[in-house]
Amino acid sequence: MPEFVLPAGWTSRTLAAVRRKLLAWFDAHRRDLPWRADRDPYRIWVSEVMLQQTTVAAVVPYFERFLASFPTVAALAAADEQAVLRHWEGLGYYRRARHLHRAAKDLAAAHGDALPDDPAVWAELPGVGPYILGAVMSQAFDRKLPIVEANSLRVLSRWFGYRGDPREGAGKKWVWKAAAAVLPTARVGDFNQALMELGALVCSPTAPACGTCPVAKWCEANRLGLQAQIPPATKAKKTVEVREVAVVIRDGAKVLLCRRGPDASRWANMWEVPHGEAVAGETVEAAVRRVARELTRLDVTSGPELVTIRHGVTRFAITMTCLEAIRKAGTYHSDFYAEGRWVDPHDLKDYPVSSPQRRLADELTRASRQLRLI
DNA sequence: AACCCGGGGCG
DNA sequence: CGCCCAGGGTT
Repeated sequence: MPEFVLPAGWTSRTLAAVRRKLLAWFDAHRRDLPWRADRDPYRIWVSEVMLQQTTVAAVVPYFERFLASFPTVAALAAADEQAVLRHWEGLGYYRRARHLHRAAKDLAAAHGDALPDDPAVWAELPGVGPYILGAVMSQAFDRKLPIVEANSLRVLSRWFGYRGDPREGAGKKWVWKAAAAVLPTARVGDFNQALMELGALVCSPTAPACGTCPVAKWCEANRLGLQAQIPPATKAKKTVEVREVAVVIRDGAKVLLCRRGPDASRWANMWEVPHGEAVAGETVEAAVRRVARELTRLDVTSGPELVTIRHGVTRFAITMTCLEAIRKAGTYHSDFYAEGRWVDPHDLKDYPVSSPQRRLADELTRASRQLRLI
């Protein structure tokens, strides 16, 4: 695939005209979003992290709450990590929050509350890749750095009629070159946001509104009628089935949670096992029974809760047999492991989790109450 | 290059 | 139910 070159017939004046057109459209149609109120690099940074793989509508309330609790980078740096993670519950991709917190500590220690106008500093921060670097630098400091994300990728490849896959290999290079080539020398941040805003509001993945697009008359995909083919559809991801088991029997000690790989017969890993090392090759059921027996000194013969997880979608097939076994022991109760922490079933009622998890939580809570375990 | 991470919205 | 979303890190 060729490197980025302007289409035949384009001059620097054409490019300048298109830039003006897009910026004017942005001025008229930009959404009023909370992180667009000013050019505070901290607010912009937080918004960009939240917006990773997450829709604008989903982010807005989280952004408001987060900024109310952690209004400055110093406030975030001083916060407890569990407090930060609680503000993230329901957003997903929790590593983003940990990286953000860690990076805030680094920045606050080195620069206080005055975030540096220095790409080299930002590029070293955990969780800051090429996109967030360009986004923060251009929006907060008007530095001339490009951004490429799902929207601008679609806009640019349609605009210039790129026929390869701009997400991989040579296509990735091409789209970053294109994003850099179209940048104006002023209002860089606005221009980057205009590309994304156009992708979000007009140049949508399916059925783009080319009739109202401010740059349609310079768009190769529009001219050739190839909007549906550019960019090419993403390859379907293989569905991997994983079986997980979560059990804890608390008597001062916690036992837990292993995960089986696709072969569904062996332990893939153990996440936290203060008690109950799994023997290699031991089945889930056998190990949990053995550990439960050791802790309760009762003969626990029934199996554990089984949790089936498919890619991206979580489905549960639950048996409450282990809970019943615990009830027989009389003095124990169960906990549930969710989003990286141990959660008491009682607290799961208000825990922000997806609906399948919610059903599991409700079931556990109900069962626990009936069994007077709490 | 392939894979992992999460949850919601939408057709 | 399957695809998509203001990506980055790890292997």
